[in-house]
Amino acid sequence: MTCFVENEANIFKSLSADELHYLVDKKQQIKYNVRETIIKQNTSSTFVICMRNGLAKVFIEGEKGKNLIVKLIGKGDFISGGGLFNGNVQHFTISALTPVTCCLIDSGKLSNLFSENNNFAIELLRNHTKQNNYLLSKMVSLTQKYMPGRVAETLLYLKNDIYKESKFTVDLSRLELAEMSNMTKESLVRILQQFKESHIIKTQGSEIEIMDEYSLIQVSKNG
Amino acid sequence: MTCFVENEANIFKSLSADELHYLVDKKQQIKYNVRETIIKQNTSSTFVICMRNGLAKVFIEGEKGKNLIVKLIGKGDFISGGGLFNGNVQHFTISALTPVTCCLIDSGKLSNLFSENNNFAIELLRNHTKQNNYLLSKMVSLTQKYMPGRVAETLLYLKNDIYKESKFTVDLSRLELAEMSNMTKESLVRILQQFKESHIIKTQGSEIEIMDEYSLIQVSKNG
DNA sequence: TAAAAAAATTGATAAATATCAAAAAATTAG
DNA sequence: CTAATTTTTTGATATTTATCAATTTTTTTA
Repeated sequence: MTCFVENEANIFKSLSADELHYLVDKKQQIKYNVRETIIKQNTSSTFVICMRNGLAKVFIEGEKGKNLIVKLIGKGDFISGGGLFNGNVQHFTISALTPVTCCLIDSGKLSNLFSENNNFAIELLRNHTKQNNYLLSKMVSLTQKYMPGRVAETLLYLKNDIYKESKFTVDLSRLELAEMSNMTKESLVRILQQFKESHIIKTQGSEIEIMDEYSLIQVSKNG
Repeated sequence: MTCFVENEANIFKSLSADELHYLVDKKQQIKYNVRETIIKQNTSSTFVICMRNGLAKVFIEGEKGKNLIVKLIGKGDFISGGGLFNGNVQHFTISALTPVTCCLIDSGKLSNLFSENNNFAIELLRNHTKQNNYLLSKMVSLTQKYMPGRVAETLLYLKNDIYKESKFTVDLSRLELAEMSNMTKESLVRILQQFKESHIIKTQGSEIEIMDEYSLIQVSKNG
């Protein structure tokens, strides 16, 4: 089942081949172009998403057109839009940063598997618990850290969780990086500039290289 | 089973009397005094909590001694400390604002019920989904609203979700109200003062009365 | 109940961050 | 490939919010 990556974090690892088949109808593997919306906040839908390929941003559309990017999702990530077993209304928007292929899984099918496969329910709960903990720590850093600390965190997140290289080409604009770090694009640019002057990073357009990760970690712990 | 309130939000509503009995050993109903810690962040424990009586604060202990109160929990509320099916490490601290009685339920027992009771797993997931959505909206208001909007939100939360009266005696200090609203205690006091001058609220010590709820809602929507 | 400690309030000032405007650079469209 | 549009960057300034210090009020303790 090509949609499902083999890794420990994958919630589908507890399912048998038959059960996976039941979940995913091949025809529901959908492609999205860059900037297309995959899930739209405040609309109703009954599917959950498993990313097969590409990168997407998960964000909340706040008031006054201000977005808050909560996290990025890529290959193998599973996400429900906040409506799972809870009225089907999506609580955030997901849109493609690169071309995306993903599976849309009907959420009703999930619960049908619970009785035959106890572990699957546990995996789903674990997934939600992790998401919860992630949101808590994100909330703390967005509210208790100064701007340089938040930008450092964003850069480390991109390096460690998304691109897994010290040098990477971001698929996000400066505005989007700002929306991840809870500040204006102007402030983000100025802080990147500071980091460059301190030789912590190098940038050239959308290419970012982390030169001095140790310092970046220190800054992210809030200097 | 006295611990479980009859209300729609209760995750235990799907359990039979026998199943409830299995979950809760009467001897595990514990009492806590004001200011006592019920769950401590970063420690390991395998129980989840169902509140029987009293009021407690759920908060994250950030860096530099700065706390962020995420929410309050009272009668009938169920909460796991962020370690559920996820390593048992607690991701936040819960402490009593008033004398508290609660049940400590061993988390291992939860999963044992999944196979016999499909709906119970769904209820747990719904609970987590809701918590998730709550955190998302809290995150947005903490980051995108000015201080008066955040204080207005805190006051409305206390009125609508906790005390259910327009006039109430808060069990939180001014510092704790500030920790709920992500600001310093001085700022909180000043904003309460502004609200008093605009005749939106009246206060006398820890007694707060909401006089003009409409205005408060307007402010919370960010003026 | 008086003294001590803690919490709440007020004022003055400093620091962090946003806004607005303009210029430079990069992308996109024709 | 060039003009038009969008994005990024820089600078000057305004706003929001925190900090520090002092005072008043409330609560706790002996």
